[in-house]
Amino acid sequence: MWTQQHVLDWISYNVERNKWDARTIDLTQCEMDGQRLCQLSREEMMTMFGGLGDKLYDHLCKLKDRQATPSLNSCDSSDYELKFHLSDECPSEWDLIYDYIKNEDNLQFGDFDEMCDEKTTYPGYYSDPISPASSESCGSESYSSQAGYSAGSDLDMEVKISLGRDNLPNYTNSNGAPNKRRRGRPRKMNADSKDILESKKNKHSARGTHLWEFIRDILLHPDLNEGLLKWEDRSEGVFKFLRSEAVAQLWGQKKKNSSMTYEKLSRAMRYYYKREILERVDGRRLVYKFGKNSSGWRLGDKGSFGC
DNA sequence: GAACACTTTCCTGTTT
DNA sequence: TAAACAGGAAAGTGTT
Repeated sequence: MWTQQHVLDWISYNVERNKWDARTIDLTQCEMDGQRLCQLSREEMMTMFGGLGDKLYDHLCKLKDRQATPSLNSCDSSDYELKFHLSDECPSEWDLIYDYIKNEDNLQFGDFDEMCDEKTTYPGYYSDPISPASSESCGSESYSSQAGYSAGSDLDMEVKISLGRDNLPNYTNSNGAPNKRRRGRPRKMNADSKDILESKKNKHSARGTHLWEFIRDILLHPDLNEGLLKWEDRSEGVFKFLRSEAVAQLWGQKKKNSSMTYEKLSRAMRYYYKREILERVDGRRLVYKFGKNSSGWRLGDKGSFGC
């Protein structure tokens, strides 16, 4: 289920990790998805990536082996296991998986189950929250043990969040009468409900995930962009929201915030003007432009790959 | 624990 | 009139 970008990022990680000279790699060889990656033999990888291919293959084997069931320990026989876990159990957790894989020291793959458990409070942002099929997107009809998961996802998140909100303190004045709601962001949950989630946070919390990057990534990945946003002028970085509320919900899913709206998202976008991450596009509704402090959206930009 | 960055939430007023 | 824009104010959250 890895996209080309996922594979690129993984290769990039290995380039950095092995202090490999990225200039020796032919980028066109990197253009493959996860399925193709998993089909490559050691020899093929070495042909494609030279000495790094050996390391890439070892690392991939490591990932596969740690994922495999005890009865499937060999690299070759665990091919199915890798595909299975990534495609059926955690289709929407790519950012978590990424962080996890990149932080190789954390690669205790028993934790993969825990990672997947987080789905109950963290529906993925790669699924379409609007699509009727999205609630089933994680399911696999041939996998019986996924029933517990499919019963969770969005529904569980709603329950937990509403519990937290029901327990919010009521603001009252000295007479005990309810005050007008306080300005600013209210507390999301009280201590108790926070404790419930505490154990699931921190370790896999999203790092460096900013709104403008989220928007950029949707624009750059047509497979994720189901009519949500479109480029108005790619070379200038001008883009338009086509389904503003859907994008906001997707952002909300990523931030585990089911109450995200376009109004709030757009406020965050407006803060980017000052930092010149975005530029104003006057007179055009739902149209924004990437500014000089944004990156990774320009044609020819290879993002973090650096080669 | 403080400082900070980056949102998130609410609000009022304006523009399209 | 509704939707979107603009920006102030204040608070939440994660990182350093």
